[in-house]
Order: sequence, then structure tokens, then C-alpha cells
Amino acid sequence: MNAGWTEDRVGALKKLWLEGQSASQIAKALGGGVTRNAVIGKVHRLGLSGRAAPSQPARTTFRTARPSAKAAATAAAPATNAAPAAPAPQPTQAPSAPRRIEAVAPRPAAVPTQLAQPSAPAPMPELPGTATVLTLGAHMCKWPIGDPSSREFSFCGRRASEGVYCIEHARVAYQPQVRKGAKDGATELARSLRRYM
DNA sequence: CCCTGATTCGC
DNA sequence: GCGAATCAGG
Repeated sequence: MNAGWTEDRVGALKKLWLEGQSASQIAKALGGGVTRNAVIGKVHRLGLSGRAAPSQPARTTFRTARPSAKAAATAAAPATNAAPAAPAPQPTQAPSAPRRIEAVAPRPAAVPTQLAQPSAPAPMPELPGTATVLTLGAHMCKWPIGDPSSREFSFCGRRASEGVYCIEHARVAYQPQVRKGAKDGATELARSLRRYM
């Protein structure tokens, strides 16, 4: 089915690979039942290897060219093949490819003490969701707002009254008891909650 | 468990 | 030369 690596396909492969597509993506794009292993194999055979970092930083640490598994099995036999496992890891090529490392978060060197003292920096906002982990004071509501994995993540930040939460969120956090009108109560609770999430 | 690339080796 | 199997890691 797969007419081998025609120039067409090799060209596409090169293009996509240099474009930063992952091997599996390229394999899917090329179709013809080619697998990502085939793609990777071809890529290596073609000599192109390092490029931008699609997902992983490639080889973080210099991995000892896997002497295990099959190598061990082969090694069990008399090593007629005098191929030395891996004398030199060989630093691939020049690190000319500038890896785009994005600064994750503006992380201060150390501010644990300040966090314990809301004295100055935290004005206790009226609007929930404006406090960040850096501005969240000791007596501010620690109700999480939004997706913790998002950069937009924040905390409620209003004055904490019950425990670590503000009055409203404390009601939610420490649900005392489902009121009689359980259905209505829950509905209303969920409703009032929505605008904080 | 998903994904990534890297490597080995039988074909 | 090819690519499945396997490995190492995020």
C-alpha cells in the first residue's frame, strides 16, 4: 500500500518535521498506514533530528544509549560484534536551535513572610476573584476562582469571616445542613455560586 | 495512561 | 533502507 518513501512523501515529511509537527501527527498526515515509528526512523535516517521543541525538551539528560533489553540479550551471547555500546554520547549538534522557553509565572524569590502579613499589599477587594496567590492575605477569603491550571486563577480575596472563607463562601464550604426546601435551596445555592466560578 | 523522540536490530 | 519493539521521559 505504501509506495515506500517517495520524494513526495519525504518532502512532506521534512517540511512537517521542520515545521515542528510531532512524529505521530506527521504519520497521520502522510497516511498510507505509516506509523510514527516509521516517521521517526526515516527522520533519523535522513539526518534531521533536533529542531524546535514540540512538547518535550528532547533529551534533557544525556541518556546512556540504552544498553539494556535487547543489548543485554545480545550481550549474553559472545560479543563477536565488537561494537562498543556507547563510548561517547555525542552531543548531537550545535545548539543553534533557540529553544523557546517561556517564563512560567512571575515567581518572587521568597515572600512567605509577607503572605502571613496582609498588612500593606492586600486592600481586600470588594470583587471576588481579584486576589492572586501573591496578594492573598491571611484574612482574605481563600475560595478558589477559576481553573487552578490557568494563569487567570485567583482567589476570592474578600474578608474571611468563617475560617478561611468569606461569609458567602463559608456557607458553601461548610454546608451546615440542607434546608427543608432541599431542592430549592440547592438550586439557589448553585445559582448564587455560578457567578463566582 | 496519554504523549514525546531515541535507539536497536531483525528483516 | 525500513520500521516494530522498546526505551526513557514529560
